[in-house]
Amino acid sequence: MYSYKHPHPSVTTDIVIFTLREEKLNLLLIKRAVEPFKGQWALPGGFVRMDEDLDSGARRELQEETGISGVFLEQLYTFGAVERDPRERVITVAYYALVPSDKIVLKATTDAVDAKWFALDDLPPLAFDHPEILNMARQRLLAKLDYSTIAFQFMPETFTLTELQRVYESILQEEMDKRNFRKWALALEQIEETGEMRRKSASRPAKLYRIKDHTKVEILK
Amino acid sequence: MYSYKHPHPSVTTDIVIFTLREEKLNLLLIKRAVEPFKGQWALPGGFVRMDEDLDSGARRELQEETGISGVFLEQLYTFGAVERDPRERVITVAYYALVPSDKIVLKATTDAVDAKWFALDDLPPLAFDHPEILNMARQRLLAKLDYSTIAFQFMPETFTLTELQRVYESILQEEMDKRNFRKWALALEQIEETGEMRRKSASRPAKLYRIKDHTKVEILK
DNA sequence: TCAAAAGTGTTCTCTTTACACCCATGC
DNA sequence: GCATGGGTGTAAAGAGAACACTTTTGA
Repeated sequence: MYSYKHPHPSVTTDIVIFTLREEKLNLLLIKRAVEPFKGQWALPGGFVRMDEDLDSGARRELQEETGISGVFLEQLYTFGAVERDPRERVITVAYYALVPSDKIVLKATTDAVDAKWFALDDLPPLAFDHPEILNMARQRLLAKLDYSTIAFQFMPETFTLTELQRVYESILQEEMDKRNFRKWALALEQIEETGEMRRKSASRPAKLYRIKDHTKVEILK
Repeated sequence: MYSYKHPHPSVTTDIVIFTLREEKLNLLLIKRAVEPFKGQWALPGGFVRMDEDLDSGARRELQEETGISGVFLEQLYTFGAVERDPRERVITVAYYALVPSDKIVLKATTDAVDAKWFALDDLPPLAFDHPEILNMARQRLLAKLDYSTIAFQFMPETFTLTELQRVYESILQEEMDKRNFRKWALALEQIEETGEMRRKSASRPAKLYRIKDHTKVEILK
């Protein structure tokens, strides 16, 4: 038992994990095994341990519940409404993560948690205040598309310029001009040719590119 | 006594309070009365109560320690490094506030806390990881100047366009073109003439403006 | 030789920046 | 009447948007 003179809240991290599947934004959810909201879908997350930083806690939860590691992860916002958890006072530091399409296979974990990708336009009801958290994460992602290279975090090791364009188009839900897009993407100087080509079906092969520094999200202008 | 099966961290809010005094960005600091860092200056803040939201807690701290209320206050970031407080695990949800120049008089509080404004370029050493928190707050403020009307929060009830320009110039530390600035400020449609004039010294009187909706910080473009 | 996707520049429009003189007042 | 800060428009430059045809390959 741990005793304190004053009451303490619990602190958790919850993670909004985005990826792109079939040109649609997807979200990773976990089916809750216990009350409250038992059987409902929720954002992955868990308690922050006393010996780990917030970022480390979020990364650990991500790893434990999904097997995913080494991806873009950033603090989103901290949610602490008094009644957000019906059991006790729980303050959650929300994070969001972007998973490239070559890492989306979910490793079966020891916890045998039920984890699944959902298209954002076809979500089940979410537990707790998770709709609010998700909503803020979407806004953040949309905003960052405009002034950073965050979307590159969705790309696999190598990709073509058209594939990169499809990523932007599917997140923004609008078509973009091919020439302008390519001019813009190359001018960033964040990607480079691999020298390889992608041969697909009966058409002209496309140059493959890679991101120069996958860990860096550049802030533009 | 409050007992838990697992250890719980303490959760606090700390507030970076900015204002402008004599055309310089200022920061409100509190002299610590107890160990650790006794006698050193620190950001105002305190424990989150179990029956209040995070925002409410931050507002309450602001009110209690400085007498200031009704100002712009926004969550900044949550800091939770394991060793950030030498006593115990303390996770702090940092906020930042912007105080208009007609509200900067600090009310003597019952706590008789020692609170003082410091110019940002002449700060004393800060306790804990408060330099890091301050640094992030400065960056946020600078960034928001560019894409929002956040700087209007520094303005008193009524002000002239030149006064508004001086606010931008002193935060950005660069001179701006008078005609372009006025064109820009009026095009926002966030301010309106009061009909009054400011007569100051021996020169042409200036039109006074007020902010149409002081609670709203507009995101630009 | 046809279908399918890759690749490539120029013009126009709009936004942003640069710049200088007259006006109203108090002393 | 002069010193002080208030007030105003236009032109040039730069950034962003619109737009169509040729190339390479597999079948």
